[in-house]
Amino acid sequence: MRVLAVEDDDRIARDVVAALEGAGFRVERVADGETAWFTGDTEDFDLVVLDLGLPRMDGLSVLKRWRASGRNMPVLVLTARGSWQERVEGIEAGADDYLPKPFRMEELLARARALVRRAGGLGAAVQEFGELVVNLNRMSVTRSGAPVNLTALEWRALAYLLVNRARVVSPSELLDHLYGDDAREANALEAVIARLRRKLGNGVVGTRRGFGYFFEGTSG
Amino acid sequence: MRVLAVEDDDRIARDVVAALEGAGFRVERVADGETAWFTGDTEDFDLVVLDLGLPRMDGLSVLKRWRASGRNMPVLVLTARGSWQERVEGIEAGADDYLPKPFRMEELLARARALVRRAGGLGAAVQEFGELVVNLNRMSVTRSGAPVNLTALEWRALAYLLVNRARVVSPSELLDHLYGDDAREANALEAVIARLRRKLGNGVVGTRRGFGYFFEGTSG
DNA sequence: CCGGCGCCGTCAGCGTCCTGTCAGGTCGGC
DNA sequence: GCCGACCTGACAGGACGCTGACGGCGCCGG
Repeated sequence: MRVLAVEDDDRIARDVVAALEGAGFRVERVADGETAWFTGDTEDFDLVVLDLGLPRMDGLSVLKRWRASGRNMPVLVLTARGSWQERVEGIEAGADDYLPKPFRMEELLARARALVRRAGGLGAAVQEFGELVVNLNRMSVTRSGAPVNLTALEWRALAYLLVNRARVVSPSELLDHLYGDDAREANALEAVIARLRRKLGNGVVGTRRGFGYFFEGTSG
Repeated sequence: MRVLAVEDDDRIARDVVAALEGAGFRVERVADGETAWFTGDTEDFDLVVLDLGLPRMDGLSVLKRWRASGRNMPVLVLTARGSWQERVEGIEAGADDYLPKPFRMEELLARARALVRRAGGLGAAVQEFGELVVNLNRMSVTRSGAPVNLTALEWRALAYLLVNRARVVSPSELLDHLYGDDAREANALEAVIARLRRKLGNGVVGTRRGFGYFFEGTSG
């Protein structure tokens, strides 16, 4: 699940990116309208979080251009302007949802998940898989009722597999999600997976030899 | 559900009161800043609808005073359209939402309901967690019956974690909330948390290493 | 105007937990 | 049965977060 976060304020952007990544999304952040337009036009995203007040090109113009060229990914609009007219404009420009600042992070996450789910993805905040219960907001996991203590890295790996549970995730992709630019060897990932499996039991994280890892809902 | 409507223009006030009452709220209306401040400070409301241009005391000053003395009811600010600076000031002063004039009554009602739901969904003003009792209106905490003396900063941190107890709050988000634009180092926050914990005991403020802090209802 | 007090940010030190690496071991495919 | 892909237990360096001490600052009373 890839998200494009368009936000010029560094501080807000940092929090938004952290929240989305913590929820298992892969996040790309850009800070100005032109870059946003180009990035959204040339790459595929499952969701765009779009601020309206942007340098170099207004957010609404970016959105209109995307829609004009046929890009139809769900777009969640953030704006400092709360006026009724702005909202109508936003909706007419093709926004799927609208979140006035200031907002609570959990609200952003809830709406992001709702949009992605509506678009065919998956992801309520609390999900059950057999004896396993995963809470994406609290970043907590219980197994047969007992809390499972996951480290930050383990959690991010699990959440990523969970959000992308429809497919097999390659090791390089997971490495990229977990470590970003400063790379690690493949074995680092294997170690993380091993620790995850020990804590979660079998039947949760599967391996497709030669391809990567995947989340198996059918725990046993 | 009690609403305090602060508005000096009689015509607008009449419409606002009518709309809110029609929506099932019990409405108290005052027309000047001083009365507003006193009323909001001495009585409990589930929501305040606050106009900024007021006689006898400016709306922003009223809001700041309430927040300074720990009143945490949701406040919906009304103001003249397009005043960008006012908006920023309002948010910094502690407004929960913002509605520029002129507005539609439906818009006012929608936002009013959203604010009340957001605040009310999290429970009453007085909440118990084990031996801990937190009163959000009086901004007081007791532990096994004994009052706990929290400083303003400690209280704000606790209240924020409490209100957001459904999720893990990142340090940067908490820093933002506590200090706004004039930033502090991460350690400042750690110190606040440490002092909070010493006063509240264990099992109240939890840490999720690598992610942030959270409120644990399960005290022990 | 002065002294005391409470608040709180900073610093340095410390313990704990995390995690990448290594050295094997195991499994699966051919 | 061979080879490579993957798993795993142990370990050590280091990141992260906690804490006690200190001192500056503002507020208040005298």
